[in-house]
Amino acid sequence: MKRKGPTSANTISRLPKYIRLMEELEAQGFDHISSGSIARILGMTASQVRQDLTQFGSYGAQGYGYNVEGLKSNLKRVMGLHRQHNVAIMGAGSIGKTLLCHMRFQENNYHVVAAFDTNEELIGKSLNGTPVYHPCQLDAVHAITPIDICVLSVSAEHAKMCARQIEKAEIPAIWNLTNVDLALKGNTVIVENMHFLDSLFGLTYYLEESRPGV
Amino acid sequence: MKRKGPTSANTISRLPKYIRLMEELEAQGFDHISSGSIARILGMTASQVRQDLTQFGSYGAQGYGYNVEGLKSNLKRVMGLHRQHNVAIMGAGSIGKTLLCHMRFQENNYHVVAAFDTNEELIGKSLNGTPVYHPCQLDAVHAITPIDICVLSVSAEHAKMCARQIEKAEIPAIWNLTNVDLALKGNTVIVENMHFLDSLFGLTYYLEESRPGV
DNA sequence: TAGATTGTTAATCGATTAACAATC
DNA sequence: TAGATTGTTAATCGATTAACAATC
Repeated sequence: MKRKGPTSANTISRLPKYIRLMEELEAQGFDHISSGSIARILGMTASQVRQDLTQFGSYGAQGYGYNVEGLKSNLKRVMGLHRQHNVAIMGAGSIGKTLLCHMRFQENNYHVVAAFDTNEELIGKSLNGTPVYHPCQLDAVHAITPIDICVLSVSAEHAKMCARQIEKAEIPAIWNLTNVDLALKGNTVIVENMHFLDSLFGLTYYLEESRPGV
Repeated sequence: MKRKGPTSANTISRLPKYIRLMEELEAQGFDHISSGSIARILGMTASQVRQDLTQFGSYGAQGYGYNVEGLKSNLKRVMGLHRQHNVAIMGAGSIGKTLLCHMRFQENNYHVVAAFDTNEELIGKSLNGTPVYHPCQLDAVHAITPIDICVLSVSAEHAKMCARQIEKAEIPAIWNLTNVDLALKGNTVIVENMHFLDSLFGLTYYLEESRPGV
């Protein structure tokens, strides 16, 4: 898995789409596919597909294309998905609970080790098999079962405070589902934002742009 | 609101961040801010901020900066957020219900006019004030209250089928929350994807990349 | 006025696309 | 072998950054 210098964020953001396509093709019984076909299905150019894939080594064969199963597992390895990651959910309200029950963490190789919430009715119980603790137990839980990724699904008003707490606990990564820019000072913790409103606003922009009158 | 040619997708994707910052600054009582300060807070360059903002006209004043309230409302207008949009939710399961109850559509100028689900127990009732219909009522509802955006929050297996139905009903935009690439043939409908797994995979990549041993 | 900061033009940087020899 | 398709280099395109005159 030789790398050719740092890989651009654009390329990284496309890897999940390749992986998803390979899984679909695999389910449909295909065993190989060309860069041209990948490009056509995903709406990109064959050049771009090959440029992306060769960042991590040579996965294809001239005259044949890419092995579907091989490409899938190679890309999963590149993204670190072959390794199981421990996940904790900070905020077991509506969004947190929904994720916990429906995101199929387990089958994607994530292990949900704990949820944290201030709701007294939840603490000490278990949600979908995951124990719920008070946030003050974060360090204690992390000491026993190291948390790799903390899902931040608390209300907007608590987001920054909780993020600081996660940073202080030295949990390495935050998956931020609140509509808040966390702006953490130290760049020790890796943050990925899923801003629902940003996405909806983007859609609204393109919708308005397409209006005949405007 | 003179435009200078087509605006890049990169610029568009940054507009919600400017809007959010302006709302925060407004709440904190600031009435103006320079491109340099915006850049520092959002982690970009002053040049980029000015390049982005001048795409839509001149919102700033030399020696002073940008008026917080003015910039916010101008950018909202650019994104079409000054206009109310009718939203329907396709799939009132866990994710759909959570969105319906917690996304604060109303205060962001979206009006949720209907939800659709095949669950007999929900049909005919109302969820958080929104009536629930069977999906076969989509055309009928759309005929009476034109739907601008359909939120797709059904299970992965039903995603493509529902998307086709939405397209057939001539609803102009789909906000796709399923982990499925819809790949609609006709490019009449505008699709914005919110792929939870893509985002989580991206985070996992950067987490793995940061591991000392790798 | 002097200092600050914009809007804009030019320079740089990076990402995408095109082309093609290598080769399965 | 002939056809197909990769990996890679070069060309193009677009986005970001730098610089600075205009001006509040």
